[in-house]
Amino acid sequence: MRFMTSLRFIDAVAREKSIRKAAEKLAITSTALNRRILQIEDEIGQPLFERLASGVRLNTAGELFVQHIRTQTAELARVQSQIADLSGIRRGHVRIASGADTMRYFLPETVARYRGEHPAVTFDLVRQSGDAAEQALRTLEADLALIFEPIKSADFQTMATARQQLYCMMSANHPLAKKPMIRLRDCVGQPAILPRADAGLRQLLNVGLIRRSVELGTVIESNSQEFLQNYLTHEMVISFQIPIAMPSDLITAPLKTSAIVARPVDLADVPAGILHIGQLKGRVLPVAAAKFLDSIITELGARYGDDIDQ
Amino acid sequence: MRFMTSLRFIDAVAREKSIRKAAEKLAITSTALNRRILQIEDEIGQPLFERLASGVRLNTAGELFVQHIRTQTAELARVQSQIADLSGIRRGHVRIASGADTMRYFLPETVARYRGEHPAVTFDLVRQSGDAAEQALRTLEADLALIFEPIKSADFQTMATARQQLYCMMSANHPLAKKPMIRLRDCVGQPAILPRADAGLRQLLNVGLIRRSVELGTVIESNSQEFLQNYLTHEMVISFQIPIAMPSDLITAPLKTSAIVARPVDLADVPAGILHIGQLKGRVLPVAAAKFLDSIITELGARYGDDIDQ
DNA sequence: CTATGTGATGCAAAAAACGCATCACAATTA
DNA sequence: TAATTGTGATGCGTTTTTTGCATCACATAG
Repeated sequence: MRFMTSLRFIDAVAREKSIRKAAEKLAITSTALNRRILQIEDEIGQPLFERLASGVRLNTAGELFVQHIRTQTAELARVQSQIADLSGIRRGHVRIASGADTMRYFLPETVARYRGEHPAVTFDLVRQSGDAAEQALRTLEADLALIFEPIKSADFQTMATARQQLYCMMSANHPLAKKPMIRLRDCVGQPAILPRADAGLRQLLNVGLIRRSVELGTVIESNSQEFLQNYLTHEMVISFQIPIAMPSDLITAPLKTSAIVARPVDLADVPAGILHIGQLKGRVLPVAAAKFLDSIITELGARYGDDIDQ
Repeated sequence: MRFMTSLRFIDAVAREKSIRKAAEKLAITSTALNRRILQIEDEIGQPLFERLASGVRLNTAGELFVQHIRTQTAELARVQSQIADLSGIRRGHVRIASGADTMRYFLPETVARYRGEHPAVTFDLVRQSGDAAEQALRTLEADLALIFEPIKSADFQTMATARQQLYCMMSANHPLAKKPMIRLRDCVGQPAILPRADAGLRQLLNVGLIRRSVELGTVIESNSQEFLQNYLTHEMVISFQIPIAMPSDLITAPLKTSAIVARPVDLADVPAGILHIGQLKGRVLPVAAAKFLDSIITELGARYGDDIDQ
């Protein structure tokens, strides 16, 4: 969209906090970019940026204006999506910010099914922390966010939630694997590999451990779920996971021969965590994003039934 | 705002339903305008206008896009107003659509007081029918509307109302002028000059007349309030008016020597009409407009006290 | 059929945007 | 303290975009 160029440029400068850096990203010279900004400031009647030795920074007027730019950009995308929908085939671009939990199996499967029906819809899937995901909604860099505990921003509008019981994971020949249900006291002193402290799952688990005065033998911490899961086959340790981050058949078909098993942790020890699916409060989503949100909710309903709230 | 040019042009073409006519209004050639439209349509990926022999007409996509343009334009005005407010002096432009009732005394006085405090705020005051005023809100050509009965659109958000009792107006030496309160039966057969049927006041009066089976001797109909009022000094006739359309002192100081007197019509015969002050539902007004709305409500409160609802 | 209106298009002129080289200033580094 | 590095601003020639004129193709009304 040609007429958005100047606005896009200003947004880029605001994000980079530097005209030259933004110019590089935008593949133009800094002079051209500088002049566009000066021109807009001239039209507005007052500067939008403070000039510092280290670059630029938005002033109050700039904050207001950039906010306007971002909402208008999102609005334009929504209208374009709506217009494209008129021609029968759905087009558009859906940007999702989410933690790692859903990136493993849930989102690949759900996105694939949706794209099977609407091949003209494209996706951005950004794995990031819950805080960063909320921030992405605010700056309109993302349309939807899937966040597993906790929600901090008042701007987050929860559209659906899924209760996720904690599961203990281990090698199939681990002693605990014989139990159908795990109590925390069973785990006392067990060597464990856990996600790092910023993960919602870790926080949920910690509360239970403190309450029951249980200490694990935490041998490894990692923010890579890939590592956590694959390590289970190499050493006799336990780990924890929520259903949405596990292969679909690990729980539904637990008898199947598999090197790794998942056993639910008693809800009396660790309450179910909540996965929040939501958007920026008050925003009207583009058609493609709104329909994909429906898709997510449908899929969650099919998987977890009564544990879903809307 | 340079970056709005193409959008402004499209809006103009949509309103004029003709590229050449719009080009004339915009003071450019039709070829330049035509090219801008083709370019935007190309960027959108599909046409926004149907080409007819008599001009152009928006198609469905165009309707969506033009709606977007109008809200974006209004939003930009709001942000600009907000930015200007940062510098201390309030700037901005307030566009008001209203019936003739308030254009006579109420709005001149209220606008003058507001401009006394904020000289940098400019105004557009468009006198039009209630329907047209509601339409002006919808197309975002107006920020505020003052409409005296009835409200038809669901998009109209009433921000305040003022109950307005009907008054009978006549020359000071008219026989009815001796009564402090007028009953409709007093008016049977009286020669009367009335506003035309599309005025809210006329509709209100008609309901009362039918209910009481009273017929007036309607000798003149006019949509000019100026005419209606000034004619009273030339012929022994009665007319009707609501307080807001009368000079402030006509009711508050009725003993003052004046060629024309106003006497209230019994509420049992004709219920008070409602003056609605409102905006487009869901819209966030520019600072200047929002504050002027406060001004209106304050002024109504000072004049009519308990007859005001917010 | 003619006359008048419409939007579309080729081409040259005008206007705007761009990129290079450079300046002025501030912060950091040697 | 002096040199270096990084920042945004600006003059000037070049390139790209936009504009206006003339004209076409088409539809409608007289």
